[in-house]
Amino acid sequence: MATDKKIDVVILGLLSHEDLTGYEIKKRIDTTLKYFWSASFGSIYPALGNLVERNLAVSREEADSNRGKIFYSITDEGREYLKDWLERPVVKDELRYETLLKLFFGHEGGRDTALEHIERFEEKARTELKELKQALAVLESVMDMDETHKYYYLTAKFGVKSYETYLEWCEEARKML
Amino acid sequence: MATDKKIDVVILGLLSHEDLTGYEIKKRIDTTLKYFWSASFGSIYPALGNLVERNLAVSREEADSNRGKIFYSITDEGREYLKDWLERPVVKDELRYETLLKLFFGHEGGRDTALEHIERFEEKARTELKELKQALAVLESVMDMDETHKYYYLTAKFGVKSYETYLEWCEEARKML
DNA sequence: CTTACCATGTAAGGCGTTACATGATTCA
DNA sequence: TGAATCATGTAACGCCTTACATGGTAAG
Repeated sequence: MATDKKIDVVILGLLSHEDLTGYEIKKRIDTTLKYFWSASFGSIYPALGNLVERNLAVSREEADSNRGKIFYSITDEGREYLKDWLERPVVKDELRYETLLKLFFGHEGGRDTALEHIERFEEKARTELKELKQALAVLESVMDMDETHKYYYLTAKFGVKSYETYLEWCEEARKML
Repeated sequence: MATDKKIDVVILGLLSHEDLTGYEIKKRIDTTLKYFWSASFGSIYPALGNLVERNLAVSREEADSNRGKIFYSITDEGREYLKDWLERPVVKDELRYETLLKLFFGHEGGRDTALEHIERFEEKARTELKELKQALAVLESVMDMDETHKYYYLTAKFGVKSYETYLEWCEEARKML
């Protein structure tokens, strides 16, 4: 079954609808996927080499540029591999919020400290909510152009609703302390 | 300053209001903290030894039991270390949902697959919501007994609100597909 | 002309899980 | 008496991040 490394399917997923360089893949992850996934160059580049070795992707150096840009494309085999993974049940959904940890033990830290954490959390939620709402608006306008947009919309919507709830909770929490 | 390993402060946080064995710590994490944190025996036991070495905790073998039970208590130094960490700003709040990844690339997997993932996610959310609501009810009833309960309540409330939002989203998502 | 960004890659090291190893106790 | 749970611990291994190393290009 192979190692089922998440980084592989993340890359294949991105490559499934456009050719990309490692650098661009990193950017996509940092902008679009960042709300529910992350990856560093140190994992992306080795993974790309690996994907090529396994015939799940092919690489090609950009012809017209003397800049050492390497584009990757997904192969049929890669597409199949991705589809197989997509069909397999989810193994793990993980939420790891340091903020909640600090709040859970908040009594030891004191009220003011807890309030500060909540305010920082609130601020971040506000920022990311704004970003996601913009993305959502764009997606809404191009929805019928491409089936894939529907799926992007769904995940963006998840983020919007979550962050809105976070903000509600922040207010309640502030009041309670 | 030390290494700021999360496992250390999780353990110290739990020890901050009662003495526990490694096994009990694991149970606390798996029941109470599981909504926003996790840890395995393979990280807990070595961490406990380490905490004792650094004088942040002390161990004592239970006297009246021939069962090899080892209880750990937090020291004043440990309490200070915990407080220091609690006061430092949050470094990372991370959400890593495979479900969202599978949904984001959902077009490649197909509508039925996506729906299945949503249904499984929904089912899990329903279960955990039920658990958290029970915990919340208990906490509400003992709220004024102990200041710490207020903080537990806050984190539980976060979970309840989040899961409720997840369920709402699931319904919308199902309808959209 | 220098700062920021584009672009690729490697090496070291950390952190933590899984699996293994061992044994006591409780309950049906 | 056998299964489930209590209880502690180690070893191997995997995965990923951080930091390092290198250089091109665009814009002010």
